[in-house]
This record gives sequence, C-alpha cells and structure tokens, in this order.
Amino acid sequence: MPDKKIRTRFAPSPTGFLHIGSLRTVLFAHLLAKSLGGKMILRLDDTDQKRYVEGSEEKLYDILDRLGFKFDEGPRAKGDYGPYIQSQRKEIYNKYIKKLLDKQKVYHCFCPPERLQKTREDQQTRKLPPRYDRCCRNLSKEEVAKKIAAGKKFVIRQKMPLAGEIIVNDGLRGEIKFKAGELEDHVLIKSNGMPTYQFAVVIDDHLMEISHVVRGEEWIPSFPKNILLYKDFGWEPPKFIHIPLTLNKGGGKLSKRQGDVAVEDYLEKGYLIEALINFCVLLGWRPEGDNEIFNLNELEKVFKYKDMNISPAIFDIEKLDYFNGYYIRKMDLDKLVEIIKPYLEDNIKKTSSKKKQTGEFIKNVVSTEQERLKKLSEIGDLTEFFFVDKLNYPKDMLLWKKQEETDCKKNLETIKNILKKISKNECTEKNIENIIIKYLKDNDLKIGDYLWPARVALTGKKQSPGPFEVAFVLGREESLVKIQNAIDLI
RNA sequence: GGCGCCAUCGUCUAGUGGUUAGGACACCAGGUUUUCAUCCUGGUAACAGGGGUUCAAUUCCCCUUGGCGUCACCA
Repeated sequence: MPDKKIRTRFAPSPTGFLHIGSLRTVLFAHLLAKSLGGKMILRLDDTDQKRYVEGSEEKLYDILDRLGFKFDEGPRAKGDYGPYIQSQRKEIYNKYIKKLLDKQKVYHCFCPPERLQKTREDQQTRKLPPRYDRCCRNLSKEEVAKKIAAGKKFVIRQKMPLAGEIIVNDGLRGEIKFKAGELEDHVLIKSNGMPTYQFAVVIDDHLMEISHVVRGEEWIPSFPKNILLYKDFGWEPPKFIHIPLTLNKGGGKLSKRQGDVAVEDYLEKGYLIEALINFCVLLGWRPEGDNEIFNLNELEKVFKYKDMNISPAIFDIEKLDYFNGYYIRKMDLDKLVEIIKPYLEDNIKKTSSKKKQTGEFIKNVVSTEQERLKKLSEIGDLTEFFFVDKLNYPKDMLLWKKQEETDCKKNLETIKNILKKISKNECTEKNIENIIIKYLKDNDLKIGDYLWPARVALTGKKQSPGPFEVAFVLGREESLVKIQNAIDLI
C-alpha cells in the first residue's frame, strides 16, 4: 500500500475548447492516479478574467465527461477541498499572501506597467535578459503605507534569492539546476487583487493535498519559482512530472493555424474517443509488450508513469487514422450506425424513397463501408451512390481493362438476366453471389469481365464495395434499373 | 540573446557496455478465386557530429550541432 495519499489534478483554463495537448495531460494525470489507486481532481484555473469565454466551463466539463474522465472531486463532483474554481478562492489567496507579507518573503511594487514595459525594452536592446529591476524591493514600511494610503495601485512580488542555486526535481528528468540570481521577482498578486497562476497553483495544490502534479514541459522554466514558494511557506512540495510537448508535423508548436488543436474538432470529424486516447497515450508512453491496442480501462491497469518518455513527440495524424479505422472496424455495427447517423443526414435528404430512410437500409449501407472507413465523416461521400436515383459516371468506367464495349454490354445483359431470375425472397447477398459465381464458373467465364462492369453499373465508382453486397442493399428492382441504365449508356 | 529541456528508421518508439539494433504507423512487393478496403506474408529504412572512459561504445561522460520551450499584472 502507498504510504501517502495519491492525488493528482487537472487544472485547465476555460478557453472554450480542450487542446489536444491538454488531452494528453489529463490522460497521464488520470492514468497516474488510477494506476496508483489515487484520486483525480478537476480544478478550474480562471484567474485571468480577460480570457473568460462565456459558457466555456460547462463545455469543458462536458467534453471531459464524454472522453471518459470521471473526476473524484471538482466543480461538478464536489469534494472536501473546494471550491474548485480559482476565481471563488480569492479570500484564501489573500489569507496566504498576508502570511508571506508577514514573513517578508514578498513586497509591494508600485511600478506602473509603462515603466516596466520601458525597462524591458531597454534591457532587450542592450541584449540583457528582460527582468524586473527590483525597484520597489527595498521600500520602507512607511513608504509603502504612504503609497497605499494615497491610493496607488500595486502588485505583490515574490523576493527571489539574489544568489545561490535552486535544484528542483522532476519525476522523469531528475534534478534540474537553476541559478537563483536569474529568477525574476515575479508577480503573485495582480493590481486587481487576483492571484497570478503561479501563486494560485501553489496554494491550491498544497491545500488540496495534491501529491503528483502532472503538467506540460512548458512549465519547467517557472518550476524553481514554484518550489521557492513552497519553501517560503515551509511546505513540502508535491512530486512534479513534466510531460513532453506535442509537436505538429513540422516539429513546431501545435497551433490553431496548422489545423485542429481542439479535441472537439477531432470528435466532430469523426474520430472516436477510443482512437484518440489510444493514439495519445502512445505519444510518450510505451507498454511492455508489442501490443499497442488499449482502452482507458486497460491502460489504468498497465500504466506505469516511470515508463514515460521525455522527448517531445510529433502528432502524426496518419497513425491516428490507423487507430480510428481499427476501432471503427472492431465496433459493433449497431453502435456504429448510431454514432454515424448524423454524417448520413445529407444523403438521406437526397432520396424520396421511404425504404431508404429506414433503419434497416441505413444499417446495411453502413455495413458495406465499415471496413473502409478511417473517419466517420467519410461515410457521406462513400455511400452517396446508394441514395441517388441516377448515377453519373463516364461510359469508359464500365469497361474492365481492355474490354470491348460490345462485350461489356453483353456481359451486363447476362448479369441482368441472372438477377431477374432470382426471386425476391432469395435475393440475399450470399445467394446473389453464389448464383452469379456458379454461372460464371460453369461457363468458364472471366470473373472480372462481368463483375467489374456490374459493380460500376451499381455504384458509378472505380472503388466501392463489391457488386453482390451493393445489389443486395439496393434490392433487386433498383439493381436491375441501374444495370439497364449502364446498358443504355454504352 | 539568457536560461532550460530534448536527440534510435519519415513518424511513434523498444533496447543493451559485445544484438542480424526489435515492434507499430506510413511506404513498396506478393498473396487472399472482380476494384478499393480488410486480412496474411515479405521488404526498404535509424543509433546527429566530434572528443574522451573502456578490451569493446548506439548505450557512460564532455563538447558541438540541431530542434523545441520560456523569459507578462496569460495560463
């Protein structure tokens, strides 16, 4: 049994969507907690009101829920460590900043933004690292009181050690060293009284008894500041695990411009949650055996965070497509029909046939493409031919290899006549296949000479499901019409 | 620019002080009694460079190079 309670958290900002990189962060935080028998906490980091997007919290909770992440505590799940929304914890932060004020670990800074901006620019032109010049660090108590009384705006900054080395410990990378003198006296409380992320995160993680912080690698530069805060309070910091970045194909940052970064977008395109999760977990983690197929449940059992990798990973959509196709193929047909229905709406609108609007027909249609699908959204184009009365294709497409038109026409007639003789009750896919194949074999005829034209006549496409299944789904009558259309075309 | 992180096939990665450097995706070829897809079989393809340490380095150390991150009263 673990001697300490395992608690991890996921602390997103309400930006209106879930970034694909964040998906990886929740995933690993979740797996870490579950694999160690711990709890997973959701906390909303909304200290920046400028960034607030209307209704985004609910959207965020919904998508996390849909993805299968059940939080033990959080804004919805509640818990004993609430509130779980930072903007509702202002008094808590105030209480703790007072402690630091008393300990003289922090100080009031009255420098106006314009001055900061200017010194930063100066430093940059002189090729110095842009950093606050600690102008207000040594203000006397009296001066501070006077300025506050005069109604001057201020922020509260943390006093960084002027010299020495800060050694922090990452769960994957080990020790990372920073020179204390290079750290900035960063802002803890903004002039509007709200805490900065850097302050709130430390207070909350401590108060919520987080044992493992799983976050992106982009936080490493502020890691020593966090640790210093824990020190100032005299608190034991949690274990930090910085997960590597997810890069785009060119090796750059995954951004909106390069395509989809929102998990919602992938879902909308018809990527399955199982595929997304399976793909993401392999970006930075390896199972022990050769098997790469895992669902969330299985992952919770086999995941070990020490098996995680520390080098950045490129988001390779081709492999995601592979997983997606794999999961679509494995999916129960009824379930697939249910989730793919929205993508079929446009096709259904194209037909006036009552039969083609039935669940049974739709199911048969989906069945013909299940093994070909990489994304749910492809179903529309792939199956349009099932829904239109008149197919549109060039005459030459009917010709198999170097087939003569007259032969093609003759062969289509043959297929038509065979199909005509099959009674309505016997018109199953297997029967159609057996009867036609038997005829061709008995008469020593080449399969391609007959099946290719028949298939094109039924689908109007170079690539499609086979003629037997299409004929079956379409039904005898419509199939005969379409073959006749092809004959007339030649 | 300062600081920091990272470095095995195109991509995700396994791996060890001595290996035919393994797997998956992608790609190519062949097969699975019509196309595509599926499925099966096979194939091409990698230890960034330079110094050490060592009998021996892809593996350990250092440097270089490259990639990325970060330098806000944003998270």
